[in-house]
Amino acid sequence: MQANSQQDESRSPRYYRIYQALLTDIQHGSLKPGDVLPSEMNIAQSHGVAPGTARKAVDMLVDRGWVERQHGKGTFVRRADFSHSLARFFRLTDREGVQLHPKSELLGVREVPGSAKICRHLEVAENSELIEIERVRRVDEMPLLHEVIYLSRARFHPLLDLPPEEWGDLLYPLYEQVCGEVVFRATDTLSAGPAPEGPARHLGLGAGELVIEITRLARGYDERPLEWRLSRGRLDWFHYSFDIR
Amino acid sequence: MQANSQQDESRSPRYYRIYQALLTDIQHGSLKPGDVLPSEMNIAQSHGVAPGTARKAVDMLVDRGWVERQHGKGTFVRRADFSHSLARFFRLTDREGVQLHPKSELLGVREVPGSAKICRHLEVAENSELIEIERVRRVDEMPLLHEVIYLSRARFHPLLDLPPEEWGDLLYPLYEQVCGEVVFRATDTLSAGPAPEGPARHLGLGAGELVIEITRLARGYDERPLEWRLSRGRLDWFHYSFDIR
DNA sequence: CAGTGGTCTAGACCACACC
DNA sequence: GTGTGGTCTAGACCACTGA
Repeated sequence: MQANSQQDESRSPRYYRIYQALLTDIQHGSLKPGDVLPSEMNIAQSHGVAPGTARKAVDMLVDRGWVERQHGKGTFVRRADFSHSLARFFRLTDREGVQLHPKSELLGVREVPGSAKICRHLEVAENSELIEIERVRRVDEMPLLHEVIYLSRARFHPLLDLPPEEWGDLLYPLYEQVCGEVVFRATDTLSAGPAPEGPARHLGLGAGELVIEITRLARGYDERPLEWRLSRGRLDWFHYSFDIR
Repeated sequence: MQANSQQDESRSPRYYRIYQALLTDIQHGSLKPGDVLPSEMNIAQSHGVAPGTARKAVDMLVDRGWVERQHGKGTFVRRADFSHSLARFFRLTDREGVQLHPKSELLGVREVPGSAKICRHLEVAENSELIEIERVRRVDEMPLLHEVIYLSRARFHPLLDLPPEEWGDLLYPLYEQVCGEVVFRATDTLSAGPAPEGPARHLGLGAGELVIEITRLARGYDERPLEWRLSRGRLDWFHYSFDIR
């Protein structure tokens, strides 16, 4: 057996091209969250490579968080789970260290013309119709965060017809069930600044008091922006820790 | 050839045991930062496994940031580089987007008895003699951070004899050159709170004004705590962004 | 040139899930 | 049982580094 020329056509390794092909399938939606990938033997045969090469391509997808292996069952496209994302920033455990889950109170759902800044973030035309969602998230009735969320009306208009009592505590499952839009990843940006009057009141603060600001741009599997949000929280609850190097 | 029983003795795979053996060498100092690892063929032979298995062990070290491969030369134990770590938190670029490097002004180096909290973080006996370093870090003369740093006197006493003009802008290279202590990784924790009078003055603020607080616990290759520091910075310079999922 | 890591092959057997 | 992923072998050739 000879390892026949790894560099036929393109300059990249075979496993990398297979990785890209699978990733494209995921990003274009032919492989949806929850779907099973072809088996590694299958991938190897259909690409005409040895099993080890196909495996390495799948390894890359696993390392980068696109798929999950399940021994004996198969490899599946991951569904993102942001339900604990707030715990990154706030002390959300009770005295026994048990994880607490914030409740959401919906303050309003409005159709608004998009500002230049938000439209740019969402990569839609300026003044596009957007949906603005305002809510407060509480733990044990203590207000933790005030959030303003913007979505493209074109993609998310079914939310406008949803009665308030059907909005749960988490938006992303709603996006998926009601609008068929799936959030895969997000970029959070932390900053701090004075709170405008409305948000301050909901947080039990005076206007202009300093709050932590978390802006988030959430994206789908195809990397297109789906949601932009600005969350404001009390500094005295805030806390974030992570490793470097 | 048969794949003869992967599970002789312990239950873990061979590549994992090789990974652990190499990691132990790094953490115990028989492999120091900058040292070259044995070649993959070498590792394979000395552990009596196929090259691919040895390679997988090295892959794990690479993935976890312990070593770096250099094609054609070898695999080397990494030396951590924290010189850009502040850029994670503060806008440290000029108008052209060029990276700026903060200057450090040494305010004081003192021998102090360790408080209970700090001794616990450093994992030394309560009331152990510590070294306290106070400094201000500036960009373009603008004060960015006020820092208080604690080190074990037993390990770092050579710093006490170092004249102020020989302290550069970065402490970690100093630790290595003067004390032989190498920082490999650190945990940063973000919070916010009112600034005491001293730090506030150095930041150009009034006492009690809110500042961002970054506490850091830095560790060596053997995971033992080397340094604990509390940095306070102006909220209006603060900014942090990262991806989730 | 020899030595290193980078890619790849074509198999093997094991452990787990499901029928 | 079959089919999946998990580990492992014993080689091959390629690309890069440095003497």
